[in-house]
Amino acid sequence: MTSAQTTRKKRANGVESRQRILDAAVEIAGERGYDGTSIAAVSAKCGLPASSIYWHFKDKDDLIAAVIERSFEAWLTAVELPGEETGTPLERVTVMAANVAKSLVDAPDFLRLGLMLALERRPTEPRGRTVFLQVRDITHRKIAEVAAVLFPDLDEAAVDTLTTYAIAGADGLFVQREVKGDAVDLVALFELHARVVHDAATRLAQER
Amino acid sequence: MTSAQTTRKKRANGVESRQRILDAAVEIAGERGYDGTSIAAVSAKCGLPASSIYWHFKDKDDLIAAVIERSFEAWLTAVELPGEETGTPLERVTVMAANVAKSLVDAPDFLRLGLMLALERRPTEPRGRTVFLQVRDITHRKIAEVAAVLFPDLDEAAVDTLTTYAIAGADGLFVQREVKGDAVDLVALFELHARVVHDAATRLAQER
Amino acid sequence: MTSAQTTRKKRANGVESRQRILDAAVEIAGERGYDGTSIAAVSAKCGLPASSIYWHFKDKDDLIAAVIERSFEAWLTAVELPGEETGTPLERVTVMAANVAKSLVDAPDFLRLGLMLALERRPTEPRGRTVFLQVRDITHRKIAEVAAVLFPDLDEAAVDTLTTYAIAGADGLFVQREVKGDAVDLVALFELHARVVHDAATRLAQER
Amino acid sequence: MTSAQTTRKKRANGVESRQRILDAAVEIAGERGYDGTSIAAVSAKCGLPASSIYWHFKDKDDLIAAVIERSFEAWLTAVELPGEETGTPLERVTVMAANVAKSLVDAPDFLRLGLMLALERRPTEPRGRTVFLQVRDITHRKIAEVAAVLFPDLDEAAVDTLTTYAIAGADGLFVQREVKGDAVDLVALFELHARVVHDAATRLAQER
DNA sequence: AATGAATGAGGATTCATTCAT
DNA sequence: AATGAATGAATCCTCATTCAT
Repeated sequence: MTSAQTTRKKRANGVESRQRILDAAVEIAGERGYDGTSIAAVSAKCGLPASSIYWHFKDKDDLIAAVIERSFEAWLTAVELPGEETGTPLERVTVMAANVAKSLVDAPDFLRLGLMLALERRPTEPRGRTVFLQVRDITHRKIAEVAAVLFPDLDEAAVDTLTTYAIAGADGLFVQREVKGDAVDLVALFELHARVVHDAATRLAQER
Repeated sequence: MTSAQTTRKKRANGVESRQRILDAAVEIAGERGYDGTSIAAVSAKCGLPASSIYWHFKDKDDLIAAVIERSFEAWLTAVELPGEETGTPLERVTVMAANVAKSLVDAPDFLRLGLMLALERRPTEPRGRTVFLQVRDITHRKIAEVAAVLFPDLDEAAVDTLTTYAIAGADGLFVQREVKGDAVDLVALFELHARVVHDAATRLAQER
Repeated sequence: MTSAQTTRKKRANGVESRQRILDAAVEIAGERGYDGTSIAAVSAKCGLPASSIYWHFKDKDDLIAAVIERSFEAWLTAVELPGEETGTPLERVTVMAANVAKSLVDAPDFLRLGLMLALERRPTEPRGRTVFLQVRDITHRKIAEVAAVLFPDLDEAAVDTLTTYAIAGADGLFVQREVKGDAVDLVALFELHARVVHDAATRLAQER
Repeated sequence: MTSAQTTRKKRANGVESRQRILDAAVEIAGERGYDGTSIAAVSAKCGLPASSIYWHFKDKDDLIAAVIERSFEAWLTAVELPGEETGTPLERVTVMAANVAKSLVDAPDFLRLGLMLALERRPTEPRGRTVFLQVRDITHRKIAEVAAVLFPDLDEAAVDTLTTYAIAGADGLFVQREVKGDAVDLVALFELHARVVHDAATRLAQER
């Protein structure tokens, strides 16, 4: 009973509150975008008063940015990219694609919100958008590195084009699945995408 | 040209007012999405008071839906799909892709707004979203018809998969261009997409 | 065919339009009161555009006043007050009460709207309220005249008090019926009211 | 009385603010009814911004309902119904009537607003109306209990009829006073009403 | 670490009314 | 006799944010 304060759950637990807020915010922002996410709605969903949200986050912009950051990390975890692979390039590309497909089915909030933010064009850009584009750029570079290893005959420009195309396909297929729901077999489509990108890489290498 | 026409001005011209409102609305909604589009902003941009907008459109939902309808038609016109084609399937696919790419560069509002609406998941779906998904479905079917002609060896399911993949690539590449701006050569990437889709069709045909 | 314009129903028939507007307005105003009655709602219910309402009526105030006038006349007709009656005072009072009760069940709009207007206390009094209070005052006087005949022993002040009380009872019973619906047998209650008022008159006469 | 109390002022005093809002709202709603009561007017009268009103009340409906609740309680207090009575039934009925009359002169807002709400017939009934009808029903039952004691010869139906008639008279006389102002001696009329109701009770008892 | 209360700006929409035709 | 279009003021209500406690 001496350490009552410590034991007495619920009172003053900053970390947990922050998580509750973020949990509510991902859900809402992932469904309605930046403008559609009101602090009041987040407050209602997480049970904490609006003013408490402002204790944890500077402003709405800050909250959404944190949402993007956290959901990106959650997504990264879900992708479970295996260290160094073995096998033919096609095999490796296919495995990677399957992993990504699965991660997008399991944790779609990150990309859904990210794409909504990315498409918007407002005078003062939300920090969440900047963050999304940054992690996306990093992802682009990582993929390009792998591509450069898998297809050593491609020059830098070709690798970049290929990466851009690969990501575009992923985004587009994700949208299809978001729109059409479970009717779309995202894993199968990503497998097709992998094969097709692989062939394109091979062709581009030969053309050079 | 009579003095009457000169004198009235400003009083009662329903059709033109409707156009002015829609012009303003596409621009704003195409940049900021559903929630980001305020009636006040549309009013400011088109010069008519907010209450006049409500004479022409039942509510915001109705306005956005009309925006989608009109911008879809504008985009359709911009695609200028050529009547009877000649040439190999690859050539034909490539020409079509180039046309679409150009139309998306020239009239990006339709797809940008459409994708924003499509990604949202709100309890009461905006009618604009429904409309977008409908015209998109129609587009899907039209493309599938052409694909069935170009690649007669494909069964219905394969044609559908191919079409889905083709549209996904278009969406994804469009997003890339929206995000990275003129640095992305959309026409070139669509040319690559055309070839990739063509090869995918060929392989899908062989697998059967 | 020469008198085509005259025969060709529907085009330009001022009287009928006016009636249509009033029909719609009684219904709405009788249900929602002055503030609750919007020109748009009346327009929607009668099928004529709002601007047409302003062709027939100067403004909303004018419309509501006209509603009161017309519904008062309709009510007057419904009361079918018989010329000169025979019978004992009690019999005559009872018959009159029954007639009023029936008329209020059949045409409640007049009194419902009238009472709503009467209870309101706004800085600039609606003309409809003035009109209602006027016709009510006239009614009061007419009843007082009859009362003076039926109960000749009452002095003027007593007749006035009795009339006030009689009307108050009518209003109050009407409210009860409006609130509780058909569960309230208005005719029976008015019969009780008649008898009770009759006895009160008798007593007042004796006290003098 | 500490300096703290002096210094804060204005910041955070929920209970008092709520009262101020209600004070303003009774006054306005009691004069203009539901539709005639604008949040802006209440805000102007109580000094708090409109948005603050929404911190204390969910919406206008909620505010008006609270107004009814509070003004009913205020009225109940004003009636000062005396505990144990002595005297003949007539004496007791007369005393009660006088009390009610005085309370209605002193605190007319409750009944004025209540009757306005009661007379309205809108598709979605305001909660305030429901509340008014409820407290009114409770009042009805309380009066019926007293009536059953005062006039033990009456059966249940007769007591109900008598109560309905008593309340109707009160309502109607109140309307008369509202319409004609101080010219109407409400206390005197309620005295008459008391005698009339008493006699009616006697007659109803004999008829059985 | 948290929150009850407050607030000005802005949200969508409806209002009564006008006017050129 | 009637109406399509327009309009400024007002409607209810939500917004993001602040601040004293």
